Amino acid sequence: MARRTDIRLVFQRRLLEARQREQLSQKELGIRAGLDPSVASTRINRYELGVHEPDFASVQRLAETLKVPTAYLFAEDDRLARMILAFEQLSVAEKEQLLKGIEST
Amino acid sequence: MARRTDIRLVFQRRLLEARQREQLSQKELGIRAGLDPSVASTRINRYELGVHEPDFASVQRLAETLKVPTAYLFAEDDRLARMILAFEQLSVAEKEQLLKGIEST
DNA sequence: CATGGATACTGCGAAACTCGTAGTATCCAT
DNA sequence: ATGGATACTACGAGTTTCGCAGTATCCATG
Repeated sequence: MARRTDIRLVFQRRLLEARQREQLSQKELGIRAGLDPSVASTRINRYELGVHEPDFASVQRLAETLKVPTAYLFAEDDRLARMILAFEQLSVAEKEQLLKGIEST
Repeated sequence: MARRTDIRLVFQRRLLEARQREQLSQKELGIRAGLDPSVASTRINRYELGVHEPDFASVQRLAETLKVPTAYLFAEDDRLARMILAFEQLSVAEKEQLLKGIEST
């Protein structure tokens, strides 16, 4: 079986990249995600460096704040990551049409 | 902002569905994912019912065992979930072609 | 180059969580 | 109605993340 990259490294990288895309500091990201300003910097820093793991609810709040689907933060493959971002931009009709196309194989 | 479904519920549902697709018991899934047989049933049960949350590494092992990308287990939208499964079946060339199409909008 | 403000990062004990153990409950084929 | 497989759970022990109180680094400006 093809070994996947350690999901912790994946998460760290996706989190960093998405935060930089939004041009937010670690502290600002944490605050916008609902953390108390006094702990925002600390916690985001530890998540990004892989010191600690956030619980699922925190992951979802981070994803929302960064305007990406939660699944994006766990996309091992870069192509899948790109697809997830592109897919969410489509209308429902476009999504269905696309699915119809590739699920039929 | 459009409120997303609680990611914990999403994870529980995806885990259950994927396990049933593979026709595995909770215990068997746990064992195949590398858990000691004496704790496999307990732990998978708790993850599936949302009593506890697995750490990221465990999530990845479960995804591998269930033959889905880790991202799949966190797909809030059913269409995105289907897309993730369909996408991984494609060849690299097909993935690139697809991305070229939907990223250009 | 020196200073200061913003940003990134870390050690520590307290608090919160998941863990394994040892079960019980439910389902269902015979 | 019984046994075996499957699903589920209470509880204390162990492990992890938490907030706090910092230090370190970057870099713009005098």
